[in-house]
Amino acid sequence: MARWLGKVLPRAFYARDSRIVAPLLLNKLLESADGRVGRIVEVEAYCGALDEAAHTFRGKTARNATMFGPAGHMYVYFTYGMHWCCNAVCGKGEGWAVLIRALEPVAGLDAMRALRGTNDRDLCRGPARLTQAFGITGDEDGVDLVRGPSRFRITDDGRAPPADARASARIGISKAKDFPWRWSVPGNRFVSGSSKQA
DNA sequence: TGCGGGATTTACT
DNA sequence: GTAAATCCCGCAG
Repeated sequence: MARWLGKVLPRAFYARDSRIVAPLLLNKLLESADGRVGRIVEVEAYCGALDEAAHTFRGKTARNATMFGPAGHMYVYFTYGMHWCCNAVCGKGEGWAVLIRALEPVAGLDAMRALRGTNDRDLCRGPARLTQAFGITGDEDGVDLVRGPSRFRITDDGRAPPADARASARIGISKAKDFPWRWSVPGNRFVSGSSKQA
């Protein structure tokens, strides 16, 4: 049985609107059972039928079935021919989820460097980078983040979300790009995107 | 430091 | 057939 650095977030934490859950995930930890730990510094909410940019906007398919499943599971999808991205499923089966966009590396950096190279700032700065650093692939789609044998958990080590969390437009999408459903820790150098943005 | 374009495969139209 | 919730490298300034 793996030991986790922080307190594992309960199912009820996730079983809400992804726009509520997303900012609350800032400053939480993503942990793997083999000791890789990163602090969540950037997230985006995706909102099922409300949201043309969500994979679930047009209903259930084989690819997005996990996102319509129980909250607290991990939805992992493949994009651009080479990248995996990782979400926490939210709500009660509506097809809502929060995309984990960037982490500040906390522990297990050597294992991350082995997969990502030695530029520590870029280890987990971006949704496809962090999945590579943690070894997350389609094999992990649907695993439970709350209990069971899966290698991953999101935990709370007592640090509150930033009071001044920045809500801004989402990144890397062409539809519904004006909804301010991206949240980040202000000033954190591990947030993705241009180094100039606030 | 900042941009522009190629990589590469999956899922849906 | 084509666009995709991206990243990385090369080149210009």
